[in-house]
Amino acid sequence: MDKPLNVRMTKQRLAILKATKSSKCHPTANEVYLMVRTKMPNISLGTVYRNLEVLAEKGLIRRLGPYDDKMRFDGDISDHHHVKCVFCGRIDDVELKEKPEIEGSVPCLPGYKIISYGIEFEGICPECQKKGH
Amino acid sequence: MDKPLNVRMTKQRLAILKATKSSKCHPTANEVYLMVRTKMPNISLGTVYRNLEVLAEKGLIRRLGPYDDKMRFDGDISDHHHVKCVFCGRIDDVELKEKPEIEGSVPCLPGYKIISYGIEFEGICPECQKKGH
DNA sequence: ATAACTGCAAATGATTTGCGATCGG
DNA sequence: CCGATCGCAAATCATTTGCAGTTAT
Repeated sequence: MDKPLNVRMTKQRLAILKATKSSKCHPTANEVYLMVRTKMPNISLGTVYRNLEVLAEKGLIRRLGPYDDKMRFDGDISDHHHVKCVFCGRIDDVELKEKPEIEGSVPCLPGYKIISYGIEFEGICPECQKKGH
Repeated sequence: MDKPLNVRMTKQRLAILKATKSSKCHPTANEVYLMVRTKMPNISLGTVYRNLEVLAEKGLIRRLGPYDDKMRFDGDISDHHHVKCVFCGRIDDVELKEKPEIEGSVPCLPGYKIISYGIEFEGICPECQKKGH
């Protein structure tokens, strides 16, 4: 009833998708905006927000967080988790050696049907460790 | 330099702590405000925010989320996780039968020193299942 | 042709903050 | 006493939205 029936590939949407896919730092909406703006100076921040929403809805990118009040986006759709550095705030990827046995160890849910779960890590990044943290 | 040296137990702070502890629904700041207001009609929302911050900092309560743009608070400090119903948005507790083997299966961190991790579940609550979801 | 999309600018809404008055230790 | 805290109101800031003009299909 409320989703668009046809999704069009506008040049703005394509640019936003490519910028997000090419970024390795899990950008915020504003960071995507700044990236796209270098090639398309008239694009508006509202358009970036609307397209990131559509692209995430279509499964072409992933929404992360919010971290520190800001939503982030990831062009990498593969199954992986994330760590946030508590000092500098950067987000990095985490590949688990083996999928932890979550399903089997969740019997105490109060009648919920589980759809998904995510593991969020917090830690200190290599750079901040060097700086004495 | 920036944390208060002495923490005073004002009647507002105590009321906020008790309200949060007695609530079983992981209230938002505004919900805590409404609860406390019934006993202390002149309390301000700003005071609630400031005190929830202090109480969480001191480890007397836990900050959750944000879920749907709103931070939530939990008077239960014990080690447990949470499920969010994707339809009605309520948050329930999850007790894992056994602590999943996370530590041993995280070798691929890019040099991070891990401080903590959390598991966030999404699912459909019993009530929403009954309603056909 | 026409519904989806855009840029712009204003609105929203949770949270934060400055300030002068008040209170706890 | 005096610095921590309060109530109030205004400010902040990420995100959303209304609208009139534009574009993809």
